[in-house]
Amino acid sequence: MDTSAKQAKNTKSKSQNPKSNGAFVSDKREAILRSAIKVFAQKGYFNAKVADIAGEAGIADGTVYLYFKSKEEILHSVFDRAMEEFIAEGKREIAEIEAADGRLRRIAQLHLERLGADRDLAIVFQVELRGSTKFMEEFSGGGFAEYLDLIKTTIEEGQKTGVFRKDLKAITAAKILYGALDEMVTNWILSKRTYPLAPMADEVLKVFYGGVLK
Amino acid sequence: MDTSAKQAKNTKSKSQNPKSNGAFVSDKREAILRSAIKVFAQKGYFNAKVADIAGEAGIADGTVYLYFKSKEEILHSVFDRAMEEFIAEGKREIAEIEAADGRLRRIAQLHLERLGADRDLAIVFQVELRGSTKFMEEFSGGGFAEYLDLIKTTIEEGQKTGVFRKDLKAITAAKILYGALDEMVTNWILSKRTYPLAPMADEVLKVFYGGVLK
Amino acid sequence: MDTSAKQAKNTKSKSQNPKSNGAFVSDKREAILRSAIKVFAQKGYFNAKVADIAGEAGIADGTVYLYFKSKEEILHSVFDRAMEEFIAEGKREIAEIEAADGRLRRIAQLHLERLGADRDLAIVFQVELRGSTKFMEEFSGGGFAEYLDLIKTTIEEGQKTGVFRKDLKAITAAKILYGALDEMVTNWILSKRTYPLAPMADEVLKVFYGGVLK
Amino acid sequence: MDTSAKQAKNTKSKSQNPKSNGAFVSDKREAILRSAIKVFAQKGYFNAKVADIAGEAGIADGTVYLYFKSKEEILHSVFDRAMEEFIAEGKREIAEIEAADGRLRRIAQLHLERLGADRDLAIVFQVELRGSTKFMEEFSGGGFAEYLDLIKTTIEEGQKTGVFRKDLKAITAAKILYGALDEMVTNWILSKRTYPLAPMADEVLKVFYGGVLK
DNA sequence: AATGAATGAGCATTCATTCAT
DNA sequence: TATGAATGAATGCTCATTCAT
Repeated sequence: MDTSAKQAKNTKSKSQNPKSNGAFVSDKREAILRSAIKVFAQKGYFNAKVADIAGEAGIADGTVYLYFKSKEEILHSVFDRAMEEFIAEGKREIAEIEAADGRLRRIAQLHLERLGADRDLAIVFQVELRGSTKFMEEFSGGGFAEYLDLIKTTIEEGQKTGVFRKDLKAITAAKILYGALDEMVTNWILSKRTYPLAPMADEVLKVFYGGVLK
Repeated sequence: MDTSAKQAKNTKSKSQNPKSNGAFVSDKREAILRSAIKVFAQKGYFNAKVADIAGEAGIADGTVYLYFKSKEEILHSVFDRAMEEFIAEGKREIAEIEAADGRLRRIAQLHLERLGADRDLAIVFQVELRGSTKFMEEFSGGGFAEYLDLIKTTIEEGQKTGVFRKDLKAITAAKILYGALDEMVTNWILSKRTYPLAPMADEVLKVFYGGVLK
Repeated sequence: MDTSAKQAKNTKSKSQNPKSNGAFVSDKREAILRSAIKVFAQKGYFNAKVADIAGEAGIADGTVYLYFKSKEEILHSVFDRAMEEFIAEGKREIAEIEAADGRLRRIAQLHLERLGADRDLAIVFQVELRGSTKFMEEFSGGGFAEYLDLIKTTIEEGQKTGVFRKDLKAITAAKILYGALDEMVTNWILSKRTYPLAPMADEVLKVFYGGVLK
Repeated sequence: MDTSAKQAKNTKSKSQNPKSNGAFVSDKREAILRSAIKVFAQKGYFNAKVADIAGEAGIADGTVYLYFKSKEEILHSVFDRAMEEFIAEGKREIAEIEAADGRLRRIAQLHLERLGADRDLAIVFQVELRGSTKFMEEFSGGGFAEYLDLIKTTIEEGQKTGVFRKDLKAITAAKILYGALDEMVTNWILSKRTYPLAPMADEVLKVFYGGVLK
């Protein structure tokens, strides 16, 4: 929804209705972002050359800089856009669910469905975004904190309505759930065997909800 | 405990050190590793210069290459050494504990105690080691798999002895526990406030053992 | 006197300008040249971007190339146009003066009046035009040589009519006068204090005519 | 006389007496400076590549940065070193001369002798150092001002002792002389014919001292 | 073993110029 | 004529690694 000024100009002079033929908002910007995800996933952020991204997107090197200020900004944009959709979809979906445990289940499922559907994006999220402490810190204070908060709030609601135990710190429980899901993704990425990621959500919840003790 | 520059000078007149031949590796190799952890933690692997590491260790740039083949090998060594100790200590400690749930608790505690005691090492583990898919893959096949297996085996034992539910896949439960602990460490690293990490182990186990449902 | 941006807008509805066909060159060409002088003066030729010039002139980047073949050609045109006027005005003015010493005085005055009236142009002349040996050489063979010749010829006339000493090489004397005037301009440009440049002509001539010896 | 820290270290580890075999202070630094003068003279500062300088000096590109922080610093160093020697030699020489007019003559001769002996250096001085307003300003405030002051002071002395007219502003006269000499150098550089530059000093002084009027 | 000067491959970014509209 | 998005060649500088001493 947020489009840069440059991009806005672009679409203006191209087509009065930019969305007339499908869901596009700026061919090039979009293409660069997609290429970047692919290249970052393959080579890692530091080993990826801007020329690789441009090449993958089928444009000239310099064109990248008409849409992004720097290589780093591309990485940020990849994250920002994905995180934004991620959270928006999460909120939208859980709004339709009544019970807190059902909501949490949906969040977990969405988490794995989403990343399971785009392996490259998942790699960038799991691996590359952690490649620098600096980025992690910004990450931590940005969309990530919001996401963790969504989980925490849902747990608190469950504690109020009595579905969840009240002797647990909601924030810690939220981190545990997030960490567990995150680990599922990481393992899935690194696994040689390809298996569907989404079903792991129920496995995780079985433990998270019921515990491992008999 | 901090030896860096002074230690380097000492080794110049090396034969004074009674442990210089055999059992003891090399003061300098150790110093380089320690410096690397510090520098990698501060700047990140890719932004860290070999000269930074050498400088921190109080030796000449070229000397680094007498002990390590490349910058990458330093990172590997950091991991290998830490992981080795990590696992060895884990096995040693749990050998003395009878019940599986107690064992698992000890593992979790050790995990957080260890990383909580060396913030720089924790940063390198949580952040830098994930900076490249390639490394993660090697990681996954190496010490990490062994560590995860230690957890898995312990859970399986618990399932045999009846402490843990049998309707859970041990490997999945192991990943969940690992992921939860891992997330505690990551949050601790990124947190502005400094709080003790080790106590979080019990928080995690409270959920992992009992679940969040009422 | 400053037209730049506004003028450019005017030309959009071009046919309103009665002089648009024929005798008058082009508003836009003029605007570009003026903008170039300003930008070259501010940033220097090499650091000036064609986009800067276009922006200053209120036109699109590409439009510049409808009037000039290259960035270098703009610099040449700046020089050519100014030098042409410079010499033409010089010749016109001295034609009305009888005595050689009076003529030379007028040339010197015009030199400083002209550059003193347009600081940006002066900067381009003093500083930028010398930024490349290649340009200097072309410069030397072009308008500059003609200008120097104007001075030399005037001196020779003075030697014939007996106002000037005959034991001096006219060309050398011409260079000396030119160099002295040139230095006045350079100093004026670099000076923090702003003082009128033109009056320096008489100062220079006092020395040039009478010498410094008592 | 002023050598950088790096250079100092260099010579220390190489030879206890760096001047033992001739007048060298740091082979490499010196070689780079010499190459830079040559390359700047040929191509101009902006068109000169650091690789050109390195190639000309017979060293690797990166080595340049062991002795200079940047390409710009090389240009500054070229100027600083030359100007320093220039002024020092000027002061030394005139100290031995009694009369102000004799002193001034020696300064003028030295000016042209020096630049006439090193055409490349002369080109850099006349052409490249003026390539940027910014540099000119620094130049103006640095060695150049000192040089101009040397001339001015000498003229003032001449006015006190009665050799020079007192109705002239010394600073203006100084600029005139400098400008005249400067122009001789510029013309000499641009001239196709190669003639000795130094003798022009007397030509200039003939006019500067006696004036052109009969 | 230790040094640190020297190497040179590698790369993000800029910007003059082009060209489809 | 005018536009400005797209191009892609060009380059200063960094830094892991080597090697003569």
